[in-house]
Amino acid sequence: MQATSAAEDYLKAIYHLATEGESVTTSTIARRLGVSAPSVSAMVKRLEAGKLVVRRGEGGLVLTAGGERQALRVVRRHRLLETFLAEVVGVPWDEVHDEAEVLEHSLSDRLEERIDALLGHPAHDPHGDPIPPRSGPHDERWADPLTAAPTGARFRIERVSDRDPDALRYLAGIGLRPGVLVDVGARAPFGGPLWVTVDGAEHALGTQLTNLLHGAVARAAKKPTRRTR
Amino acid sequence: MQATSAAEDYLKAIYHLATEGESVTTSTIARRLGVSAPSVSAMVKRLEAGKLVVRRGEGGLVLTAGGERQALRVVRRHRLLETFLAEVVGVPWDEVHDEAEVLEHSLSDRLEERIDALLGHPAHDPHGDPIPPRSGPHDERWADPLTAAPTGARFRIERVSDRDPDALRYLAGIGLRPGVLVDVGARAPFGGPLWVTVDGAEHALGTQLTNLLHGAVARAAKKPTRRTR
DNA sequence: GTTTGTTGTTAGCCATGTCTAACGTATCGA
DNA sequence: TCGATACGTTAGACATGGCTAACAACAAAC
Repeated sequence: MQATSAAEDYLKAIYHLATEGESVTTSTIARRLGVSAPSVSAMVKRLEAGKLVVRRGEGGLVLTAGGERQALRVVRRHRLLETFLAEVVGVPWDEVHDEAEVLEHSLSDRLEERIDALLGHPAHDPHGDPIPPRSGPHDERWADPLTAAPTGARFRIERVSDRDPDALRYLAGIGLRPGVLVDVGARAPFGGPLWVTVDGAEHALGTQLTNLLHGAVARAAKKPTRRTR
Repeated sequence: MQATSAAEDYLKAIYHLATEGESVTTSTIARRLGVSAPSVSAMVKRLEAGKLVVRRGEGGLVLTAGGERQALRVVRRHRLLETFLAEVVGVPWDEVHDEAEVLEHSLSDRLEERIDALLGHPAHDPHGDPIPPRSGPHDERWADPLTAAPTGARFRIERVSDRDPDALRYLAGIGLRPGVLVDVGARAPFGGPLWVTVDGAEHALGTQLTNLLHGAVARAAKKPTRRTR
């Protein structure tokens, strides 16, 4: 089954919900894509007919091998395009997602190949998301959320969710990008902000922002400064 | 009226037919786009409702000011993309048209601007076609066809029609690109080939090829410069 | 003058993808 | 136990954009 542009969007949404650990149901897909529940019902029926998804009792929908292959193809094109737009065209960090979102459906295999080669077969896009290979296994696992890091730890940002341009612009403004090390400070109680130190400056991040940041504890730092590689 | 992707294709086809001096009718559009006549009838009705085309007795269809504006936007994006793909991505001459054909419908204004600036606001695409400005007047006039050049003249190629990849590949192979000077030789009668000298080598071009080449006589050469035989 | 071909339109069908309205189930609180 | 809330589906509508079949009108050919 050759997926249409709309079907590709659904497959991608299902893939993302699954890898994020969310349940994959009519309503979660509808929320994610901003469409009505009956629209999802209809599309899921088409995807089932095309053997791209199946229903697993309880959990909801699961991609078949073919469905996952198609989803990964779209994800690959999306992330390659993001990388290309950022590195070659000079599109700012916070804009690449939206541009890639529309272009990903009209990128030919041939052009995808060329872009991939031009970029030197990158492994990650500008937000730190792994770029699936053209074929073969792919590991989409997310690193730990920043919120899981203990106070006093030094945390290395690995991925920054690319969905909210305004948030991305703000995070880039204070230097929070993949690869950056931050010191995790105090956490205000009852959903209050988390204090972090980036580049020597302290910032209070609300939950809306901390949820976007994933990475790993680099060292359970006790001492405040001293930069190591 | 915000044109859909399909409507953009029709507007572009109408624009091209008109500027090429062809009649703009249901059947010529259908032939150009490879769709059935009733499909054209239906789309023309929608375009008329959207005030993008009007019927002129006899000649057929004519773009309104708004229709031409939209057609030029698509043509601009197409030619900018061709230039971008060729110069920045390294896509071969004969492939850029097909790639641009699909991407042109999903290029945002913002990205179009960036690409235009990155390229230094080019005036022509790789085939020599003029890139319409974002707004303001645009001159699409085609130069004279090579077939109009007298025997013995030196002819400067300005535009090479980009529609046939195989022909383009062949022409590129023998050095026939925009900006190149050719010496027009003998013309075989009854639709026979036209002999031209490019880069010191003589080639016989069939009408299928000569129709793709447009330019201007650079000098009405009388003496067969040592290159010609 | 009749036939034949070109041209354009209608009529009718289909697939895709969206929507709202309405209707079942379940589940959870009060 | 009853009602509110969430979830999913069906029914029915609409826009878009394609198709074939059939027909009307006209011009050129015989």
